[in-house]
Amino acid sequence: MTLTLDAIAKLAGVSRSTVSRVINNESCVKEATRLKVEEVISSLNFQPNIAARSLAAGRTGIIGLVIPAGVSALFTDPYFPQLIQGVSAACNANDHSVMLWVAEQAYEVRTIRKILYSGLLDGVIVSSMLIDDPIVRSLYDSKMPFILIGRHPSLDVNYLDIDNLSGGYEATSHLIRCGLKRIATITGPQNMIAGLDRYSGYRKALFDHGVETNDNLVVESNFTEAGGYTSMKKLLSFQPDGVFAANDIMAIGALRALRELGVRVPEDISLVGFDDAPVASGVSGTASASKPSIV
Amino acid sequence: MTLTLDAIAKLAGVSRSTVSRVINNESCVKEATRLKVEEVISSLNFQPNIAARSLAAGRTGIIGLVIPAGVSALFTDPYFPQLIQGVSAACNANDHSVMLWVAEQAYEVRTIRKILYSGLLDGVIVSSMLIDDPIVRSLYDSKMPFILIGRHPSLDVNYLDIDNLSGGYEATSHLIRCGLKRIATITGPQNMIAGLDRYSGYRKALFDHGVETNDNLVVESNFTEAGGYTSMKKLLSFQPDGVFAANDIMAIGALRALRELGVRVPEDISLVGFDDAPVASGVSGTASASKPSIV
DNA sequence: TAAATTTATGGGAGCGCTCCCAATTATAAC
DNA sequence: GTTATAATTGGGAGCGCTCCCATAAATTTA
Repeated sequence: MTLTLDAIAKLAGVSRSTVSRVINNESCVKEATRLKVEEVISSLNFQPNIAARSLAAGRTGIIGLVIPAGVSALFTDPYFPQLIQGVSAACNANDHSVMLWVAEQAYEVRTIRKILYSGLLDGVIVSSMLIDDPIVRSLYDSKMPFILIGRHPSLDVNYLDIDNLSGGYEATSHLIRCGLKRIATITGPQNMIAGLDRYSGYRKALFDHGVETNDNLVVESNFTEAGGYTSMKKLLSFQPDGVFAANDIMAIGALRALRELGVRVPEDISLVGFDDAPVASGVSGTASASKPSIV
Repeated sequence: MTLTLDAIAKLAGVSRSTVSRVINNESCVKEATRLKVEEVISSLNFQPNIAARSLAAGRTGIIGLVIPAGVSALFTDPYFPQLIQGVSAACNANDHSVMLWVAEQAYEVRTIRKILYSGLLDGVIVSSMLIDDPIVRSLYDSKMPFILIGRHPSLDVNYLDIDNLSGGYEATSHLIRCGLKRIATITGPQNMIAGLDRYSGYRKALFDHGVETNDNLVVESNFTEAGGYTSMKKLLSFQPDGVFAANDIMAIGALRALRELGVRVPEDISLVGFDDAPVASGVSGTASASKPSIV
């Protein structure tokens, strides 16, 4: 037999309404009554039924966190665990819960519908940074409150992002100021806004400093260590003297490639990363900051 | 105005009960009726309210996934993203949802109570591998169905685990068969069952092969890359000729330390890891398998 | 054709809570 | 002491669904 408000009420000698008031910390409850009720509640380990509360109140206290399954970096980039941990901590601190939606790349209609219309969620945080992600459009069309992590290229929605463009610009400018001439870049996926923006920053920096662009010095990769490694090897035949890797993980991969081939860093090639991955600080020869990390 | 079963029923010219039957895929619905109802449902994008369903039916279709926040490897070990992804995929495939609980190290009573008694969850998966984790005891005392990832040292509960002891045993035996004499180990935290068991396997292997143990050759670490790096440096002064690292991430850290100091692997020191981290396969000089990975 | 059986369908009850309004009690003002 | 006011408390209604039982329709059997 499960406990209910009525059961607690009877035991405390008050009404269901009063117990509800105590639980929801409403005013207008005499101190003595409150204490009596609280005592019964804690002695029985009572916890109000969330479904019933949701049904009656129209909100659940649950925040959805949508993460795309398709991104290969999911397993290697510490970004995701950090994101999850951060969201969780904030929700816990505010007496909310996190519902995780690791969504298949092509969200099925059913999934999106469930997220939006089942009444399960009070709001949604979307960390998909894919351009034209279908869920963004769906959220936009619904009345569900939501926020994007990473700006949206076209829709006017709430988002939270770092300045990827400036970051890419600064990182590249730094290499230019170092007097380097053949500055390459290992970009992120160009269907992700972060990949796009950091690359734009790179190009803008070259342009502003009057450095000619060279398509051979641009390799699109996928934000993974392995991607950085492979891309670096590709780049080497075009003899860059500096490389801007669009995230730290790829910078680490690139560094591995360079070491393997006996290329000295930073003597032969300078390497700049991006992000503030915990891993980076452990890799000797790599500095890391929330700004571009420079070797 | 939100859609309800009754609204759908009216539009389809049937009763609420019939709509419910269609949604829950029950038999005893005439094919024509079913089609009519399904058409209305999909044309309106109707999704039944989960709270109401939970309240009426007594189950929610939500599985809780409890992960400890305190483990330092959370951000670096790809184990967690993989776990999350796997659980999510299985839940999605079975029309369930995942609720994530990144629990503070000392779970507050409130959190545990909420997990257990709010009626929000149908069952719980606990990936805390800390020995004597309080939540295990609480789950054990409740009627909530749950399963542990990683065996429990004392309680008789359902769990899922790999054979850490045999793994450690095999890894170490391999090194012994290679003719090595001074076999060190970098263990996982000894308050985690995996750390404990792999270390036990190491010791059993030494014992069975008549190799003397040497406390100087044992360093307790924390399953992180940085931990492996530091531990390897500590070990070097005691001149091991083989090292069993209790996971691949630490093996990678150890490898980095060795390279930095110019120690050749495997000529000077042999290195064996454990796990099947995606990262491992990318690191040259490291083989990886679900069994111990050997260099 | 009638009765017995199976298949479909409808509607009441109730899950445990919040919200609202009414009733009661305590306190202040006259 | 009495009325006005504020502080408490109680209970009804209802959130949207599932479950159960009763009824209606279709099918089978005698």
